[in-house]
Amino acid sequence: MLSERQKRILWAIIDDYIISAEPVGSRTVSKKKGVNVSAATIRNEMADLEEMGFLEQPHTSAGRIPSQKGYRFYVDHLLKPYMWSKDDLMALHDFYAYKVDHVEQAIKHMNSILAYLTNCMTFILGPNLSESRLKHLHIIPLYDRLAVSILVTDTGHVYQQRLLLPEDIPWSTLEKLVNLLNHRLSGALISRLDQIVAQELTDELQRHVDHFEKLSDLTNQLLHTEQEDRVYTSGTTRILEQPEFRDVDKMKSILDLVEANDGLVQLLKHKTDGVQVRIGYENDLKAVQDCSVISASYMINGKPVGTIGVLGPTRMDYGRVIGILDFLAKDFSRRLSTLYEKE
Amino acid sequence: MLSERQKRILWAIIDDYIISAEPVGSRTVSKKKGVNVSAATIRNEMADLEEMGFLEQPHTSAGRIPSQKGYRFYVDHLLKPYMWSKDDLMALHDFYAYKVDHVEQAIKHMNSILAYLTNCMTFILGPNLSESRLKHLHIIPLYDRLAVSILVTDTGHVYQQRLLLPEDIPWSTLEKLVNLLNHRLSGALISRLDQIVAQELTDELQRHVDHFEKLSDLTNQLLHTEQEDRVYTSGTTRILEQPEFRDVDKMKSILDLVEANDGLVQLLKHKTDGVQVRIGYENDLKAVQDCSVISASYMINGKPVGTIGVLGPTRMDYGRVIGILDFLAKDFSRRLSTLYEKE
DNA sequence: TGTTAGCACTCCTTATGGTCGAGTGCTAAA
DNA sequence: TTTAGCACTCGACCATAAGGAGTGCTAACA
Repeated sequence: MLSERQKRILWAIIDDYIISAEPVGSRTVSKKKGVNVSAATIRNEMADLEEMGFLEQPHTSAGRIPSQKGYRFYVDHLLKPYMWSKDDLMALHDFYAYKVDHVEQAIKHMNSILAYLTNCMTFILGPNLSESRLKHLHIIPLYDRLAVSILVTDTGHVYQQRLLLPEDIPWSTLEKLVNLLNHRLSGALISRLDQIVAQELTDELQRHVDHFEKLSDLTNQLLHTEQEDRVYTSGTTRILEQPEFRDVDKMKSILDLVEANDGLVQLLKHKTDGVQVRIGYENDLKAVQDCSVISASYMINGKPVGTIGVLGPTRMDYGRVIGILDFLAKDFSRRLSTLYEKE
Repeated sequence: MLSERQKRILWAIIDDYIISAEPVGSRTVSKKKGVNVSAATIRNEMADLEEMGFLEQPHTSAGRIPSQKGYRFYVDHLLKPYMWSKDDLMALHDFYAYKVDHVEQAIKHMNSILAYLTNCMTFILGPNLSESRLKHLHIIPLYDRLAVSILVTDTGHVYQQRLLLPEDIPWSTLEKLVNLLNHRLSGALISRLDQIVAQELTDELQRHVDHFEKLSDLTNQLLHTEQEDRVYTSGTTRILEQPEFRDVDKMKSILDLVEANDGLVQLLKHKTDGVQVRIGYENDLKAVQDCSVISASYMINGKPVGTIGVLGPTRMDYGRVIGILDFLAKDFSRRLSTLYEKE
């Protein structure tokens, strides 16, 4: 294990490197307060820390930079709780001055404040409501064979869909179908609706609804709640201000990731509670193995439904970003919950 | 005006530069077929072309590159109709193999094929349906005070909205309101609905609908068809493969533009019919004054409703991109029109 | 008069070598 | 165990030189 002094030195190096982005030399460390030993002693300790894998040396006569293992140790053991600065609080205050009145707007708004505060690329994985339950299903004829179906969940979310009705089916039959579905499926998980129909209701529907064979496609459509995982991003260009991203090829691989929605979803799907930090190789995706991804879940009515996260260089102000993300994710949950209630 | 030989030389230089991205020397031009004069003669002609502003010289002993004026002349007078290559046709064929069943999917799909074919950044400005007309308005109560309104246009588009109903208003009153609105507004331009209400219907509504003062907010909401101009982009990273975009700062200014949706909308709004080419300074936006933007309108049922375009370096294969865009915009119109009919 | 070969000249690109300085590792003394 | 001292390493920076692509000009030629 590391001695107290080694911890202090490691902390000092990372703390300096996070700001300067330059290898940190022994003299610089010795001048930091809390470290009251000479540069030579630091050099010995730094050699030890390097041997243990916490530090790296870009070349023989350069200072040291933290390794990914170093960052991991820093995050796990050396982090101090983040203190909001006056500027941050001001920005936050301005942020709250805006009223948002629907979910998408709230997401975009949250994204931009997060990007502003962290100076990183930020992501919000849109709410996935497949865990909510069916409240009611409606079908409304419009004209000709055009109709609209409306599916309402217990969370107050409304899915709407245009439908093309099959020919030669009287309206009363359709009403009967919808009534039956409502009766049987009310309260069921919306992600399982089609399964339930296939496994439990087909017989019943065939018995009670005329020409059900012509209506099974329509039934599937009615119950299909297309829930593509949508990722909102912001701050793409902020990352370009970081010296480690001034390389076009590196940037390209990250932008490729952003454009391929799936990749992002994979990157952000996030199981644990609270704030999760993934440093470098801890990420599965190759393109971000020299980046860090910090993420947190947000909830609607107590259920985790989405993720909010940032991507930045491994040289990231972890304390700050973790603190901000923790606060904003909780706050976002509150705001969304009220939005879903009120709307 | 330019002599035939000068045109041929200008054409040869641009044609070469589009591929090589390197200044073109007199020897290179003299070797091109169709130009049967010596390098020395070419040099004289190039000096003339430079004096006239069609060519530029990066430095004294370098070859020539086309100026923006040169590109403009090339596009206006020297372009040959684009011949689809076998590879392109293959890609197009694969593209058509996929079935799309709603508009957003069609847009994304079109975007990616366009990016693939042109190797540029591509944009599609989502359909703006404010020129369509109201067909019918519905309101459906869900539970508590939650309801859904449905607004159908003559183009078959459906707007849906969640509503929070005011307290103490009986359902029959709401029905009356909606009936009246339907009766009076059917066939009106949806972009003008609220105006018409304000200017012509307020009195009537007040006379026939009880407690209309409590319902005027709701009325506005009912008729509000939030139609944010949404821009879909693709191929952001393809542009990074072009040597002129290997500069991080340049890239940043373009990405900033993409992130600020409004900028893009401004860039793409497009009045003329057919394919429009804007080279360098012909663009209003500073960030793209060393790029070219090529765009075309697409239609739904004969009305232009949106724009599809590409952004790339001024050194762009204009013939190819114009040809592709012309074809795809027309094709996209056809596909969307059938989608809106069938759906 | 228009075209072409020849040639000096320009200026970018790349390679080379040298200096400077930050920072190290080692040694010896406190 | 800590510290001062010192030789050493290596990248960053700069100046200079060589190489080459391409020009502009001149003079000769059809």
